[in-house]
Amino acid sequence: MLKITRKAEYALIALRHLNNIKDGELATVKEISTQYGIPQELLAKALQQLARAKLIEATKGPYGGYKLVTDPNEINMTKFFEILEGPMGIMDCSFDSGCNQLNACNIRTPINRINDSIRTIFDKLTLADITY
Amino acid sequence: MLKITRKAEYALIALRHLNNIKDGELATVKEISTQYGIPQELLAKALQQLARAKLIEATKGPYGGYKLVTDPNEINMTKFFEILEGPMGIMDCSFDSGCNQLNACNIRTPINRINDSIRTIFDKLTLADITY
DNA sequence: CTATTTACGACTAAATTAGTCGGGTATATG
DNA sequence: CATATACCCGACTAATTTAGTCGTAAATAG
Repeated sequence: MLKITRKAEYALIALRHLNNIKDGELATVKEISTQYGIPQELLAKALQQLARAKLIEATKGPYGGYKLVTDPNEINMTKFFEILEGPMGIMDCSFDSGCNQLNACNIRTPINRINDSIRTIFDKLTLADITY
Repeated sequence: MLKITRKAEYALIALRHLNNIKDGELATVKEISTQYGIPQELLAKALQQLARAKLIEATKGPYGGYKLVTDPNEINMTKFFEILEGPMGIMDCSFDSGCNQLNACNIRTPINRINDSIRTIFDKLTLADITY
């Protein structure tokens, strides 16, 4: 349990990398994937998602690449994971999720409390903490 | 992310059920699976794991079933999840796990800090909290 | 124009989880 | 002892999710 996907893992590695390069410099997917031994296409996808979410910014063409455009203190892990992996929580009890338990289920309330406390941790944890 | 397996979910429901029945009474897999709409065989497996781990106790034969034999305050969620789902942590960076990142990886330390804080939550959270 | 780099959807492969099945052991009861 | 009930357990299949690949497009520097 609690595993994060490789995509998120790769994205974290890349974000940390972007946070450590010099101001004004860009890093390409190729560079990052080579340096850390990450499948290029998969990393590319993750960075595209982060770019769409405006955490990083892309420059196309030769000498292009990505740079971080958001203060690492502003990016918390809840946001980060939700960009890459969708809604967070150990269980999704909503009607939409098609849970046919809902009525019979005797653990919904406690589960929601667990979800809340995990979310609280991730809310407080910023990229800056991970990147320091 | 942070999803728990259905097996763990079913086990939690069952544990809560066992915690709420009268002292000295037993509940069978069949009863529980029927009451909550859970696949019987799957629930059976989960309860067998919990029995092996001595959280609950089985009585075979007619009028048999399961009962809780551990104080709900003594069962924390770390233990519970590790019985059912193996080691917990958002990532396993150990050599054994065959991570071929290890050297290049720039996020190992922060990841381990995250793991620790999640583990801390689950350590403190007992079945009694969920079952109250 | 060409090489480089991001964007993106569709696809396949691998791994994990969910659920099923068959056969076994223990036990209460008549 | 026979039978019905209930747990035990490993092996299997099916479904779902995650990982990774591929092809094509669009922007841009030189």
